[in-house]
Amino acid sequence: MSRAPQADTHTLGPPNGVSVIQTHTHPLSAAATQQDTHTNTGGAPAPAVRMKKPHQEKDSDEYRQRRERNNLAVKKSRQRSKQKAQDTQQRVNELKEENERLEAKIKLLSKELSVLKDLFLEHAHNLADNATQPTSNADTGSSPAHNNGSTNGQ
Amino acid sequence: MSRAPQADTHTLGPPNGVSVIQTHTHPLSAAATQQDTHTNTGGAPAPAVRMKKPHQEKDSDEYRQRRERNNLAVKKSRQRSKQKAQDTQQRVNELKEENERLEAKIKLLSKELSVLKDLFLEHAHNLADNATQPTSNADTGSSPAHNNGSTNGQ
DNA sequence: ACAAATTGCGCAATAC
DNA sequence: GGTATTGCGCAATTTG
Repeated sequence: MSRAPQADTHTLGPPNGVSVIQTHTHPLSAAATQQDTHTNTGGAPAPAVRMKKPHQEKDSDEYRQRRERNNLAVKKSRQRSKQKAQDTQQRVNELKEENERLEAKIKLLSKELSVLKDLFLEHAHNLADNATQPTSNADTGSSPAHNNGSTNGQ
Repeated sequence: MSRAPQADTHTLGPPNGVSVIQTHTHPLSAAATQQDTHTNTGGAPAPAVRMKKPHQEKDSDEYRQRRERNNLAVKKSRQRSKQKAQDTQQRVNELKEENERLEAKIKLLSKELSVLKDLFLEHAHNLADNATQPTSNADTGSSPAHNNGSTNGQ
């Protein structure tokens, strides 16, 4: 609950919103208030030194109005920003899931491929054997093992 | 940048920080700033309304010190938060890339698989033909077309 | 010139 | 009794 800093007024504050302006004086903090500095071009007599326009007095009615509007905008902006961050996080999760799915699929395909290749090789050997020994034993030879492992590269 | 951080500090004002309270009417619009209400424990007539201890006066030395520390913490926290958001975004990009890579790989494997399967089918047909007609023509038959299309499901 | 949007900052309440 | 987070308002900038 925002309260007026300074003198209390604590406890059930008046229904009115009170805004405080803080002003401090900050002796420390050597905040280098480095500012633009157009680097005045030499001794050019250019008087163009744009001053800040006070816009209006603090207690102006228009001022208050502007502030209010801005406060609203700020709130909106922040909310949106937060939302976006959340969405991004969500996106990460989704992508991660998708990734896993793809990875699984790859695994499956790889396996399938490997099996087929093995079959192929085996068959090729059989053919070769047959060619060498047209009249071999009785049964259709079954090679003990034809190990083929890896497949792809990258 | 950053000239007078806060309310005015009107030009070289008094080295003394002054807090101004805006006793304006401040219809903070419909800002729902509800809060508190400590849930009175039971129906005890206890007037015990714990007050927040003002901690210290605003111009206290300790106060100033606490503020400074907090400001620092705040800055740190925000910076970190921002960093995190950035990292998350980065992660999204990486995951997206990874995704594309995987997708490409899948495509490749699928194609490879399809080719092998075709070859297999073709061969099977040949075998079947041979079985039916052990004494076929001279050459090693080459079937015109054995179209096999799709491959996977899911 | 201008209004909305962003951004950095300090305060205070609160969570840890 | 400390830091860490969070909502909030101010003011300077940036954007459209």
